[in-house]
Amino acid sequence: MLDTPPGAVTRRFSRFVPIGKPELNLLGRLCSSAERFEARRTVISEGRRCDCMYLLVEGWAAEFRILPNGSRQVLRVRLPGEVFGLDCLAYGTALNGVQTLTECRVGCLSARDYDLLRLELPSFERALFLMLVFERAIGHEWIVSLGRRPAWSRISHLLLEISERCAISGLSTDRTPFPLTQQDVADCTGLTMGYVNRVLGAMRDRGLVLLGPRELAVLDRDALARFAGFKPRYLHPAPESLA
Amino acid sequence: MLDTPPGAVTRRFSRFVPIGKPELNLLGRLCSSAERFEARRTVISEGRRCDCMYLLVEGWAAEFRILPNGSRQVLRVRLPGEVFGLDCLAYGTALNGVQTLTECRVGCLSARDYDLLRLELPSFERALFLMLVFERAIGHEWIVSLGRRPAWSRISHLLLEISERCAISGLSTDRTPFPLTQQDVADCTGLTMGYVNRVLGAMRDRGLVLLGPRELAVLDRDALARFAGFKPRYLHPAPESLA
DNA sequence: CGGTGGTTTGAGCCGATTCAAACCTTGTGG
DNA sequence: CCACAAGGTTTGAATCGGCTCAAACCACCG
Repeated sequence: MLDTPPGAVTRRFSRFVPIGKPELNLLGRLCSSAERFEARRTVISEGRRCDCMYLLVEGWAAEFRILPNGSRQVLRVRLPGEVFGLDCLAYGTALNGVQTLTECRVGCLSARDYDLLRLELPSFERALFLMLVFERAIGHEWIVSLGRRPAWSRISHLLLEISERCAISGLSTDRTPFPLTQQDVADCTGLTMGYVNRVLGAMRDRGLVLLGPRELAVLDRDALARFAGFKPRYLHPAPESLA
Repeated sequence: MLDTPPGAVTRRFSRFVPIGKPELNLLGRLCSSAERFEARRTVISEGRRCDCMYLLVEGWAAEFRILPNGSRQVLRVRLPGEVFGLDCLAYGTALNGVQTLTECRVGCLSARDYDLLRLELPSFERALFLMLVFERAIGHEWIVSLGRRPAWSRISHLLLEISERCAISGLSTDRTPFPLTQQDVADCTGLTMGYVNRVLGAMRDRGLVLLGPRELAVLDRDALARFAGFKPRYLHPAPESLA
């Protein structure tokens, strides 16, 4: 009944706080109670009452918002080991939807339990706090992309970010698993699927990237980074700052 | 040497954690050591080494990024009582610049002191944590605006957000102080100053808003909210969720 | 009175959108 | 093994929202 948490989960948390017995226990509990979702299923639907936070034990997911006119904006892509739905705890209702991109396993922690936990195991909230700070930097980069970068740069930047984050969390580097469809990429970058397709095509022709089915190959990382103004620093904490 | 902190500061923190003697002391200390800045001065410059976090005791500020081509993207507008530069603690260097919009008073807390403090007074980090969660919701709204809303909606949304936040933090409702220039609005919304001007002109002609010098009057809040798809819920926590 | 910082306006242009249709692939069932 | 969905990708032509750049304008301040 009590698994050891999968590598992705412990790896992620241990980037932020030291992981001892009690932390391992907690993560194990969260993981062993995880529910399974198929790909492209709704985990949280926007606006619904909800008072849990969630741990993505395995698989990829996307947080997004749907506008009245039907268009969709992805807010962030979630990789294994990440946490989501913190806003549910704070608002009591989900401000944005969450959808699986691949098959997933998702653990959940009720507001009640969370409140007990954070007193008993402060390092848990500390980890979440630091995650928030780092994820905010990613959010900033998205804002910059959406506000001030042309289509080419937006797309390059997204691909590089995801590829780098995969590398960090232990998934392979040059051939990254990539469950996003071109429509998803469009919804991340604030573009149209049609246009994304054209740009992606042009990038392929120039030997920059190759976006195969469920797989991404970054062929010329430097050129791409130049287009995008991509500097991976924001994905890497200064080790000394995490006391 | 030890002031009582100004209303804006305590009001803001007390939205998130109960404020007792020790908290009041801390905030007072932060405020009394505050440095004064004139309007339109750089407080933090992007990329510079930095290991403090800051408290905006008084005045307005903006966080932003500058791109290689010289264009600027504002990441968020800061009101009195808010905290910034948390990323400096985590990265050891500033990922984005911060600039005053009005005359300001800014208190600062070194990484050293912060680390001592958070063990001694956990409610402080708890408050920051909750602030992060709520500010993230604002960030999401910006992403949605930049990615999927047309110019009219972006501008309406920004104005309503700021007006509402002012109301919350105790500044008046229908005539909001508004130190942003049209260039600033453009840099928030990912548009051009010229275009912002046109839209603002059209809005004025239709009796929706009036953007005077350093002052904003929202004349037809409902119509504006309809354009923007503005739902202020995201600015208001569910009270029961903040135990 | 001239400066300075901010606003307004115009004409031409371009990046990205729209919408629809065709085209692949991959898995499913007959 | 073929046929047919179903989901995703590719393509085209017409259109438009928002950009560019430059110049004029305005109000406040010293």
